[in-house]
Amino acid sequence: MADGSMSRVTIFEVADLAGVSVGTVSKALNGRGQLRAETVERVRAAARDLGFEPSELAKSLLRGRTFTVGLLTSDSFGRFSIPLTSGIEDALGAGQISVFLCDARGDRVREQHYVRSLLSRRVDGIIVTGRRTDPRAPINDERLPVPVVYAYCQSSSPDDLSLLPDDYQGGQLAARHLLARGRRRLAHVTGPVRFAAVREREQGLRSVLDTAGVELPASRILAGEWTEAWGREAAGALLSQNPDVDAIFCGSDIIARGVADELREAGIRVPEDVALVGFDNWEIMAAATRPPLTSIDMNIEGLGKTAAHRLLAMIRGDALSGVERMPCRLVVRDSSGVSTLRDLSTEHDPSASL
Amino acid sequence: MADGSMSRVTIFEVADLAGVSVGTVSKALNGRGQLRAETVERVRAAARDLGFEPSELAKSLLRGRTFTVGLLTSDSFGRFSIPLTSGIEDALGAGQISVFLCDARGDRVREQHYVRSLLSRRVDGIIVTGRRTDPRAPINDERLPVPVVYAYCQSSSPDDLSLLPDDYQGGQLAARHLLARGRRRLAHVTGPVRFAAVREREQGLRSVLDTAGVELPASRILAGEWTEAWGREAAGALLSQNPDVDAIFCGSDIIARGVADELREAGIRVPEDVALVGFDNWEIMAAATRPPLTSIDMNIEGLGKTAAHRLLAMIRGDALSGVERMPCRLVVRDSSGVSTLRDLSTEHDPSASL
DNA sequence: TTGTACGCGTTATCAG
DNA sequence: CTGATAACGCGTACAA
Repeated sequence: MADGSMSRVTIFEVADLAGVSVGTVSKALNGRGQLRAETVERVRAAARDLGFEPSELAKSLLRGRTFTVGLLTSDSFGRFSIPLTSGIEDALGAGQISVFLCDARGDRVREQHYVRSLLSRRVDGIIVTGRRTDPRAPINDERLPVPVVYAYCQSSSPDDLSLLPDDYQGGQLAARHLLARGRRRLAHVTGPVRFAAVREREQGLRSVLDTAGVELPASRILAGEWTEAWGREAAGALLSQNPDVDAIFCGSDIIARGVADELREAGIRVPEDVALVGFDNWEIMAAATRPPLTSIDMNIEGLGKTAAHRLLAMIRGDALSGVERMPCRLVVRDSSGVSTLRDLSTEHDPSASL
Repeated sequence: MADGSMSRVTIFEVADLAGVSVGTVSKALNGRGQLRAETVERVRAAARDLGFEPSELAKSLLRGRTFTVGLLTSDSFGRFSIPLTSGIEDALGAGQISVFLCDARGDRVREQHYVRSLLSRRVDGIIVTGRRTDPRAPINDERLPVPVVYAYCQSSSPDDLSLLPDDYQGGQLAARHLLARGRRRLAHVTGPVRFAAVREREQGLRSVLDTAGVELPASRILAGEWTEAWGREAAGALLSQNPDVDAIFCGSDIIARGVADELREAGIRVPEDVALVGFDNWEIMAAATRPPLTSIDMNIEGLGKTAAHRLLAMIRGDALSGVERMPCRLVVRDSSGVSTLRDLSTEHDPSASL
């Protein structure tokens, strides 16, 4: 008998049909108060027949909370936005919280517009995401009435909470893995040094090599673009200037793909002659590389989930701030060869001896 | 003097500070009624100082419209979701409409849950997106109280409105382009035939070749996976069984990438010996292919924009239904060589002579 | 020109 | 056990 033509059915109509008052309907449907079982059943039947769906709008107005949050993608949608958004939406959706999507496309004005819009919709909190980890100006000049979390981007204000992958530790993972594979003459082909991630990954790499007493001359660090073409170019340069290199850690899987292609076409075997490790663990890219690429995974979906949980904690009243780094993990495929030593790469303690 | 600590400023507090009544505040801020200029200014100043932001919740409750829509990604987030979502969000955000993001991850139960959630939030409409164009069951058993548009997916109900790329026309574009380049011995390497898109692209290709009197034996149609590995395998098979092929139209850029790699490694020159056209125009993939890949662009962002506009029309009362196909366009790069004939590929008329 | 009161849909409180 | 009523924040007729 469900009409369905309009969900504009109100609690009054349910009350009428059930022959009770609105208060009774509310109690019956929400299990509050003491009601006769027969009454509850009658109300439920009426609600079902009418296709009654309580208005979250009215509830929100009353309770002062909307159970909605804003997702402000400040820097347009990139590849990382997919797992990040998935993680956030997953963690929030399970908790019955709806997500408002806002893409500011890197425009400050648009961003401010969205912040005001979200506040006017009375969101309980805001998650800001980006596609780089470098510090950025906060979305608010003054204190906002709701908590904010920065995910995969960093607010330049230390009062804000920012969640980032641990690029330093990711670089360490790669370094330990390659050392454990018996490699000693490493090279690093990476992206533009203006990226904080580029600098931190290199530092992580270097820290492990230093501890192990393995040298890494500056001539074996090549910084360029985030492209396959750069990977090919850098690999070519390495082959001619540092032909004794036995392992290459790349700043991204895209770069690694270019490196792999160049090596293969130059007759260098991967991983026999040169072991290869990428960064990002971009499945479609890592799997298509020949041979399949060992890579560092930033677990971005997990980072999104954590961001959601942190925001919920702040909504509950917790005062969180500062930068929180989420550990990367190593995903081993064929490009880094078989183990020649015990592989310590999964240990997180930077002081772990080799 | 903006406190900013709480946006919970109501119209009453503004009225108090300005020394007027709430009705006057409303009129002053919305420009309704006849108010003394001095009063308007005083109210505006009070609102500004208090950081007053009218509650959309209260407004929505009153006016019966929320200016929100639900974006139901039924089939999880894929690569196509990025431009699609961008287009939708762009077209809607400009119209001051907020978007609720819901990812059902291909789960029917979760999808139903989200539909109910969206209705309880009183969205004005729903856009359903997917990652394949094959017909799917509608999200509703009975009539919904709000309009629904299916974007990059098709509802199996003819009463619903579905927006799809014109894969048939896309196949025609590729065929005309290759013919215009002087190629006559074409091959087609594509994805699984269970995809409607695969069948339609092939039919488009075939229709143009038939019209031109160019043969396309079944042995030159190879259907497999959406992977580079399949592209390489298929290219290898083509080289041994149909070595005289002078052009390959691929069902996706990924496949085309595999084909290009295999050809190059076999010493076949692209485009001199074999011209190559992909599908999807996935920038990062097309640009990294050697040589850069000519491809068919489905203009998914435009499709998203159109979906948003259609939904708005339906919200305004228009009754739309059926399947609407959006034209693809050709993006020429190096892999298809230079023109040898006048290039008619951009013409949309299927009956255009060669 | 400005103030008052009602209604939007729901829940909670208190009276019956 | 159930019903009436206030309250949430806003816009808008209508009254002053």
